[in-house]
Amino acid sequence: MEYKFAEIEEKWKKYWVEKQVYKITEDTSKPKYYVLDMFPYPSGAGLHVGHPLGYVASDIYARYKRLKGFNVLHPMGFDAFGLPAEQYAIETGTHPAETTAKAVKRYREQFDKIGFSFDWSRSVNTTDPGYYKWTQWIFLKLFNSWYNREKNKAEPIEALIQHFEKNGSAGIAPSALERIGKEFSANDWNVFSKSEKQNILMHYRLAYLSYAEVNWCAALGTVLANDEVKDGKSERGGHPVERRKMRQWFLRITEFSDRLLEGLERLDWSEAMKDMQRNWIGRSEGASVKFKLREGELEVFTTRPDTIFGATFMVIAPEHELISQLVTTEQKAEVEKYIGYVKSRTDVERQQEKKVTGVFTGSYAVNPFTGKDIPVWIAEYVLSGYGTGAIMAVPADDERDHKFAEKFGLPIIDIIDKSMYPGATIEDKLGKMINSDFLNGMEVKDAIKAVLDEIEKRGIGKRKVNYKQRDAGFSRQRYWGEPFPIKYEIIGKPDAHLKGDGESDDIPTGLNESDLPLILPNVSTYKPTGDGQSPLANSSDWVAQNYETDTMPGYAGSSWYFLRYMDADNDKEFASKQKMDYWKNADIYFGGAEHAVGHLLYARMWNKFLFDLGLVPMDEPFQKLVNQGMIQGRSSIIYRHKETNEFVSFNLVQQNEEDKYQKLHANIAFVKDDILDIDKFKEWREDYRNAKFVTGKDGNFVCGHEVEKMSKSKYNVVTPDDVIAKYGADCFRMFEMFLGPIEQSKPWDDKGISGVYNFLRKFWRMFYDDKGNWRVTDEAPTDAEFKILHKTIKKVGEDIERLNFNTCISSFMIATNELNALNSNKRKILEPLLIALAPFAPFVAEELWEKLGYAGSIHQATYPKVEEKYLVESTHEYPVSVNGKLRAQIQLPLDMPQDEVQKLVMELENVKKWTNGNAPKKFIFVKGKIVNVVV
RNA sequence: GCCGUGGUGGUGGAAUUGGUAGACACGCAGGACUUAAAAUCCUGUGACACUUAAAUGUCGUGCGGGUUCGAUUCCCGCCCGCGGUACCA
Repeated sequence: MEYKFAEIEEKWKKYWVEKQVYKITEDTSKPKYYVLDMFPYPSGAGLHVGHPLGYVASDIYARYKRLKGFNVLHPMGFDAFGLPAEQYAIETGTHPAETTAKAVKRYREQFDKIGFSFDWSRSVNTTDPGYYKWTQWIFLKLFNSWYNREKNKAEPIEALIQHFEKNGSAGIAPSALERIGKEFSANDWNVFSKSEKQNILMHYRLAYLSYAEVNWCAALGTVLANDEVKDGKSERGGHPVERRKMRQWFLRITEFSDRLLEGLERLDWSEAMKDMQRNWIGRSEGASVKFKLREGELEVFTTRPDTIFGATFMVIAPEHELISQLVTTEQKAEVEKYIGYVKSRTDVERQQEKKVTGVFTGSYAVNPFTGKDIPVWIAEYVLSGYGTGAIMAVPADDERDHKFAEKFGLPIIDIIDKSMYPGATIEDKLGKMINSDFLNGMEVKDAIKAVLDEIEKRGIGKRKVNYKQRDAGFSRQRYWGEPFPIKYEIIGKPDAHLKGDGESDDIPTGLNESDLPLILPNVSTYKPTGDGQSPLANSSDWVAQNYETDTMPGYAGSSWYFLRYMDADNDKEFASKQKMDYWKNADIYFGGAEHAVGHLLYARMWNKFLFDLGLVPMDEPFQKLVNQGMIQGRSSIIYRHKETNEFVSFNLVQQNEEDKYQKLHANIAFVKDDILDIDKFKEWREDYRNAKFVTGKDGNFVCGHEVEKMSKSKYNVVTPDDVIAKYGADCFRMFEMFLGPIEQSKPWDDKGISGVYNFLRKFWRMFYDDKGNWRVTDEAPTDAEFKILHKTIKKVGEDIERLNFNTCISSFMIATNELNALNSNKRKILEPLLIALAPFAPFVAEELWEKLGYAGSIHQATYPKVEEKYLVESTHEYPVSVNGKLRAQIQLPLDMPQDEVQKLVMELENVKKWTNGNAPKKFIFVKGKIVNVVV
C-alpha cells in the first residue's frame, strides 16, 4: 500500500470534526495548559506559507502537551477590523463585513487543511457585535475609572468624585495643579458646573479625550498612518501631508508604566523582548527645573541636573505652546518658515536624519545657577511628546546639543573632567565636576544628588521620574472599527465636538451597559468626510443622536481576546469568573516580535486594569512568550534594459551595469530554479506579448532574486494550499519546522521539501512494504532497537520543551534511517515512535494508528516514557588534542580515572609524534568529553 | 538615528553549560536495479596543498583584535541583512 496523503488527510479531517476530537471543557481532573496563538487579521489574499509557521509550532506544542496528560486550551479567532477591508470598501462599495466574512471562511478552510487542533467552538471574531459589545463594555470601564496612585491600582471614578466632594483636590496624585492648573476645595467642587466637573474628571479618567497631532492629508481628506507617509507626502498620490492637532481619545497607559516594568521581572520572556518593552516605557529619573523668562518661566526635564552650569542655551520643540510668546518680531518670519518645514516631517524622520536644523526665537531665559541670559532656540530634535517639550542644552556633555552649538556658534562650557576615565563616552555618568561653582570637584554621581537637593531647596524645581512612553492614542477616523459607546451632551454650539480641531465643551457620556452593543451603522459611503471626521459622520442618524463618530483602533479588540476564548459564547459577562479561574492565563504565547511594543503592552495594560477591578484572576496575561520569525518571499526579478527595452537574462547583466536596467517582478509561478518560462510570461500580461528576450548561450532566461515581504504586488506569494496539494499537510507542517529555528526569519524556498517527503514515505514503509504487505511484527525488540527508540523520544521530548522543532525532525529521520538499517519492524518500537510523531504529522499518525488496530484517536493516547536503562553508556570515544589540535581518538571506559587515561593517551602513536615524546606541561581531561595534551 | 535580532559548506541548517565545527536534509557526482525512465537503494561531497593509493598537513563559523589548554560559543571595535520606532495588523 502506498502512502496516499490526499485520501488520508481528507478522511481524518472529517473524523476529527465528527468526533469533536479537539473540543475541550473545563475538566478539573487534569492540569490545565493554555497555548495561545497570535490573533490573525484575515486578509483577502488568504494565508501564505509564512503565516502558519507559528501556528504549526504551537499546534505541535499543544498536541504534545495533550499527549502528556494536560487539558489544553488551544483556540483560534479573527482580529477582523482593519484598513484593508475598508480600503476595498472605498474602492468597490462592498461592505467590509462581507469582505471580512469571505476572508474568514477562506482562512478557516486553510487552517483545517493544515490539520490544526483548534477548538473551533471557542472561536471569536472582533467584528461580531457579540464580541465588540464587551470591547465597548471594557472601554466604558476604562472611561469610568481613574488610577489611584496611593493604592497603586485602578478604581471606579466614583471614588475620586467622593474624594472631591469631601476634600476637594487636596491629597490627590497627580495633583490638580499639575493636571488642570489649579487646586480646588470641596466647596469649589460642589458649586462647579456640570461641564466644569466633567472637564476635571477627564484629566483623571483612564480613557479620556485630549488633543494630539496626526498626519493630515488635505487632498485625500483623511488622516494617515506614519507608514502611509513617505518624505512628507502621502504614499498614495504623493499629496502634501501636515501635522494637525485633533481632539481624540487616549488610554492613560502611562499610569501603568511602573507596573508594566515590574511585571516583566516575573515573566518567562526573552531578555530581548523585555528590553524592548523597558526601552519603550523609557523610565528615567531626573528633575524638572524652571528657567525664568522675561515673562513667566520655561520648564524642562533633565536626567543630568549636574550639568546645569554648562547649560548655555535652551531648545524647545516646534510645537511648544510658548512659541508665540517667545518669538520676537524680528524673528517671526524665520520661525514661521521653519515651523512650516517641520510640519512636513514625521516624528521618525525628525529623529532619524542627522541634519541639524533650528531657529532662534529672539528671546532669552535665565540659567538659575549661573544667572546668565541664555538664548531660547526652536529645533526639531526636541520632541513635544517627551518630557516638557523643552530642554536645557548642555553642549559639553550631550552629543546632539554639541552639534547644534557648533552649527549655530553657541558657547560651550566644559563642566566635567573625564581625564581619569580614559575610554568613557560622553553619555557615561563619570568624571569630576569643573566650572560648576559649589559642585566643583565632586564625582558626577554625588553632584547629581547635591544639585537636586539645591534645586528643591531653592524651589526652582523638583525630582521627577519621566517616561518616554506616551498615552496611547485610541481614536481612528475610520469606519471599520468598534464604535465608541459614547454620546455627547451638547453644550454651546451644536456639533462642536464633531469639528476635530475645534474647542468644545460638549460632555461625553458613557452609554448604559444595557444599551450595548452599540452597533456599527451602515453608511452610504466609506470615504472620509474630507474635513477630518470618520465616515460615521456621513450617517445623519448617527450624528443626530450625538454619538462619537471616531472608531476604536485595531488593538482594541486584540487587547483582551485571550480572555474571551475561555468563555466565547457568554452573553452575560465577557467571560465567567469560574472559567477564568480555571484557565487563568496563557501559559505560552506564540507571537511575532513585531508586537513587542504595541499589542503586547496594550494587552498587558488591559489585563492589569481588569485585574485591578477584580474582573480577572491574573495580573499578567502571557506567562511565556515565543517569538516566531517571519517567512519572507523570494521574488523573481527580471531585468529590462532602459534603452533597448529588451529583457536580458540575469547572467548576462554585468554587475556594475545594474543601474542601466529596470527591475521588474516576474510571477514566481513562471519561474523554476531561477529560469523563466518565457511563453507563460508573455501570456501573463498584454503589454509583454511582443517583448524581446535576450537569453544565455544555453537558451535559458535567468532571473535574479530578492528577499522581501511576501505580497501579492511582488508576485512572490506561495500558498499552503499549493504545497499541500503536492506533498500533503503532514509534509508541509514538518517542512515548515525543518526550515530552521522558529524564532528566525528566512525566505521561503521549497528546495529541500523532498527530503521531508522522502522521510514520510520511508516512515510509512516501515509499516507497509512496496507491495502493500503489512510489515509490523510482534517480535520482541533487541536492546539496540530499544536504544534507538528511547534516544529518539528523549531527544524529541526535550527539543519540544525547548521549542527546537527543527531538530526534532532530524531526530525522526535519524531514527528511521537507523531502524531501516536494522530491518526493524516491531510493534513495540513503532507504536511509541508513532505517538511521538503524532504532534508533527497528525494525519499519517492517525491512519497508521488505526492500522495498528486502535479504535480511538492517536491524539488522545499517552506519550511514551523514556527508559533510561537503554541509554546508559559505559565507554566514550575521546578526541585527543595536542595543543588544542585534534590528533587522535581513543575509546575508553567512562569510569577510568585520570592518571590511567593519561598513561594510555601518552602512549598513542600520534600523541608521541606531536609531543616529540616530551612530558606534557599540562594534561587536561574532561570526563566524557575530551583530552587535551599541552606541551 | 535609537531599540532589538541575525551572519557557519553550492543551499536550509546542527553543535543544549567554553570541549571532535558542518548532525539531518537539499543539491551535485559516481554506482546498483531497469529495454529505458520514474521510484528505490548504495558510495562520495567545506576549501586548499601533497599523493598511484592509504594517509597526512594547512586554512576555515561576516571583518579586525583580545581572554583561554581549548572560542561558532565569552569580551572590545567595525561591516552587512532583518524587525520595531507610537494611525499597517
